[in-house]
Amino acid sequence: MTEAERPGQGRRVLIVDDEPDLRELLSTSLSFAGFEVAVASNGNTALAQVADFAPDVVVLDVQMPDMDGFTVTRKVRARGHTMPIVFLTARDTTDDAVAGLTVGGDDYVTKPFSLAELVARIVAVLRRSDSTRVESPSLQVGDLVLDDDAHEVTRAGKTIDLSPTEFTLLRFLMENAGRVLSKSKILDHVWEYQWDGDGAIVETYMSYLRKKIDTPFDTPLLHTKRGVGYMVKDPS
Amino acid sequence: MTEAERPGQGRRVLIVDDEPDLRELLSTSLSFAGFEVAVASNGNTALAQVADFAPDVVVLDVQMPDMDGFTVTRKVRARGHTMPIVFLTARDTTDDAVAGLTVGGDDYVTKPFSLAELVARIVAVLRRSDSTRVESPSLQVGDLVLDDDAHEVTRAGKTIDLSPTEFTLLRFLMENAGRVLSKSKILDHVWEYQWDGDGAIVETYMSYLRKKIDTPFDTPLLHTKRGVGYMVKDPS
DNA sequence: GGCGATTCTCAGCAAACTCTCAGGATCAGG
DNA sequence: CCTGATCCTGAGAGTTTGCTGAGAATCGCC
Repeated sequence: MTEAERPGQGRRVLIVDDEPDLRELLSTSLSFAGFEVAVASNGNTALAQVADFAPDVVVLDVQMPDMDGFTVTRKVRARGHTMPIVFLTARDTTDDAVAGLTVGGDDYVTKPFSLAELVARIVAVLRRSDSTRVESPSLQVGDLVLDDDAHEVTRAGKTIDLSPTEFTLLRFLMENAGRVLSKSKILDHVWEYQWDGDGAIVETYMSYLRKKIDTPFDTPLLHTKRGVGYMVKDPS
Repeated sequence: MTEAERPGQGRRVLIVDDEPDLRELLSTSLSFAGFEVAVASNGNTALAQVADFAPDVVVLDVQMPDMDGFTVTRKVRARGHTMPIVFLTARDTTDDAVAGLTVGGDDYVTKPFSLAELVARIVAVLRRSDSTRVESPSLQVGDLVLDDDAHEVTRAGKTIDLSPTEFTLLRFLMENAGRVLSKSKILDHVWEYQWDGDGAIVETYMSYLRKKIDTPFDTPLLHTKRGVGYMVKDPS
């Protein structure tokens, strides 16, 4: 397996959340992304795990019954741990509350989020926190280039404007270039978890992407495998 | 027997289903595919078997009377087991019930399915869950190459477009290259189980395949053994 | 508040796909 | 060479799948 397919290869992540279902979802998908995973269901366990497991990054739900994310963060920092933290916040969390959280290399994601987006954020804070790990932040398929840091896509040198969803979808396809992805797999990764729509939305967005990425150029990069799914593929 | 002919060689699979007939069918055909097989008819037995038998992969029916597949999955994961799971779902299952099944290394197959398709999915999740097992994902017979990831077939470097059924049929033939397969055996593996049509459909699809794979080229790879069945064979 | 961008649903259309059938070709055995 | 069995293949009906434009609802930003 290549690096792009297992973006968390060799990295340790601690998941802190009181909801069993969400913990389970994150654990499964981050494991598969190549991370070594530990979980904690409350603040005290989290503090113990930070010391024992020595994670490279923490995913922390800020709304927990016994000890909120602010308190956990303060205690973690007070003990001298400096690893980045990705906070999970409710959509209605106020801006200044979030601003107070995300100092330094930290980041946050609002619930409900898409798995592809969360993994991308985790990988991003890891890259920023570790200057020794100079890893190309851009994906490339043929003459199509996606730069994650700049959040920019170009084809044949020409900048292409994408909406947030289009960008996440394209990144997921490019991370899996040369492999067919079913509509349900795309839904599960690119759309918010527990999304209850059907695959029609994926068809619509593939149509949007094609109009921007394939139609203005000679060689199509996006391919439909009827009855199976979609794929981006290097033409050579 | 070669690796390609026994795709499950040395791997352990646990089958969890409450329907005795389906359990029997799966047990038989996965054994034949080279898997070591254990079965369970309900959730509790399944949990015990996961611990005792230590399967590399689980095939799990999501609709069971005592404990549904999601509950079984949660309990399995809660105990720290990370092996991939292939879920069996009814075709009319609402989309939100299926949502989230394809995160991580898991996959799902809708009932009724074809055995060849199920085995292919099982092999695929196993390959992706185990990065140490660097195994070629493509089958090759002469200059004919079938790439399972890209769901793509080429002959002499030229891409050949196949429908889903044509693809499954060709893969089944190529997995058994050099061996004659009877029409009824092909029906049993490539078409949905309990298919009630006769072998005429196989003749039709062999004709489709020939038109795409043999007719445009010099050397025929698909051969008819009159009164016995069909075979694909390396010309050399 | 207003306006454009974005997200999502939906329905009509086009194309692909599956399967049946029947006439014709081919083969094996006598 | 005859004959029945087997297989091949083209035509076509019925179904499924995917594409796309239109429009409603929402979001974000001035």
